[in-house]
Amino acid sequence: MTPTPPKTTCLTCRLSDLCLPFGLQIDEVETLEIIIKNKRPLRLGELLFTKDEQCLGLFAVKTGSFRRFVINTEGVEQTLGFYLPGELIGLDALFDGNFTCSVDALETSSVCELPLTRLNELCAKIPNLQYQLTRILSKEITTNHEQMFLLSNNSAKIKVATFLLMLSKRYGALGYSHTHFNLSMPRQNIASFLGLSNETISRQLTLLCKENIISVNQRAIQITDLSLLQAVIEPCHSH
Amino acid sequence: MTPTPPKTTCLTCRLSDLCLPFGLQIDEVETLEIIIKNKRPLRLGELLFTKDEQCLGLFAVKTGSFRRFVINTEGVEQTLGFYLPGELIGLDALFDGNFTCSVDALETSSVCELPLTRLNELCAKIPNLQYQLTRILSKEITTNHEQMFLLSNNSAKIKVATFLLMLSKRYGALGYSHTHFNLSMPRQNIASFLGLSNETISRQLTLLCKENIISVNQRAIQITDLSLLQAVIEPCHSH
DNA sequence: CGTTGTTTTGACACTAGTCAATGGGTGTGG
DNA sequence: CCACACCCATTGACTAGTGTCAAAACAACG
Repeated sequence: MTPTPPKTTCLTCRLSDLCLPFGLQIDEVETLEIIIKNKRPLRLGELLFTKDEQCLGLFAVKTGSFRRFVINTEGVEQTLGFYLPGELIGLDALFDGNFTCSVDALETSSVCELPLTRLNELCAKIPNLQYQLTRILSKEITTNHEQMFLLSNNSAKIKVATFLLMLSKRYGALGYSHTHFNLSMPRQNIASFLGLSNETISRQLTLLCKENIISVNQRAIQITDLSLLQAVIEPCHSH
Repeated sequence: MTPTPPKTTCLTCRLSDLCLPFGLQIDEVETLEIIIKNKRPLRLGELLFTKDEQCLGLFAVKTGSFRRFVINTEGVEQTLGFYLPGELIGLDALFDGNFTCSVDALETSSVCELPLTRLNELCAKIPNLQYQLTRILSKEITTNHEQMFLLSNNSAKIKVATFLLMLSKRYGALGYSHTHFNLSMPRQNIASFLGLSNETISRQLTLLCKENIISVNQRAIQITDLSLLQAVIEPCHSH
């Protein structure tokens, strides 16, 4: 009974400036648009792809959110990242053509698929597209470095605060409120992502509440004092 | 008094299959070679570049080793990665043209410089080169994911064992022994990289020695039982 | 041979993990 | 409409693993 999503084009998509079309001429966007395949929306928990599967295309998040994870030898899931609208999924597979992680939907979510062979053809024809893809790959590396910095350094409090600020920033860039948002993932995923236990996530959120920095109601987060939250992570910032 | 390094070309460089020329035709490699600038070797501690500096080119490690790091607001250095011969430095700067980290030499080391504007021109002309650059960017993302997995999950023992195995693999790929090698970085850098204290690094190395898995003499590491070392990290492996 | 920087070792403290129990929302079926 | 079950989140008690601080051992260097 899921309603058919409105057929948006890259030209009318409000995400296009965050996504692959950024920096392209209108006629170039129109050419890109032709190769895009719209997949049916995925529901909570449905897999977009699994690790070691052959990569036939990249995915751009249109609506909803996704989670990247791997499963270790003991069967425990390790969450490695989250994807919000406008973000590209599958960049790690460009190396040898296979996905190195699994990705599932955190809620009802939809993606645009960019078939690899056609994307490569197009990149060869449109230098701006190749350029933008390279920029996105490079940005992903920078984001990873920031995550590694966060993981290797910091206390639980700083990790949780940074996580909230990161989401705030990403939601803000999407045009949503950067002080009120709903977490689409359970505590367990945040914990795994930050290298903490879910009990610690709970406790840190409770502490931030008691300091009147945020207020939490289940998955709903409100940042009541953004500057105080930024002050929490101050000692770990690089300059 | 540093001796002038022998003027190697990409065609005769034994690293070329690990580096940017991989997959190129001979005439393509010859074209690539023209744009490469040889910089004077750097000594221990010398900076290749610093964070926020404008990126004029990428660097490929020719000899020695480098360290990527940032400095936080309290002045503490956080090591984020190491570069061995054949590896490309500066990929994070392709996003907006500025380096996001600083890089210094861990020993007397040399690099080939690839000026960005000329590299971009060449990528437009040689599809194989563009393809290889994309592959290298993607591989860097996968490597980052592995590092994030390591950092967010694991005990000090597993981190140290994984670090040793990672070096073993990289030295092996370079044609060096994968059971005997010298660490080019002090314990403090390893500690910072793994999100541990340097005392913990010492203690874990001592423990691995007592279990007859490795032997350590200052910076010299010998892996005496590779399969035991692999067994140490078994529970954290993904499948 | 002394100086300096790095590594190792020891003692202790503290953060975060584990285990267990409780609380709260949501959805289903009687 | 309510009762129950289930899942997720929270809280508490306790423990284990690392960090911190300090001192000693060691290597490199002038």
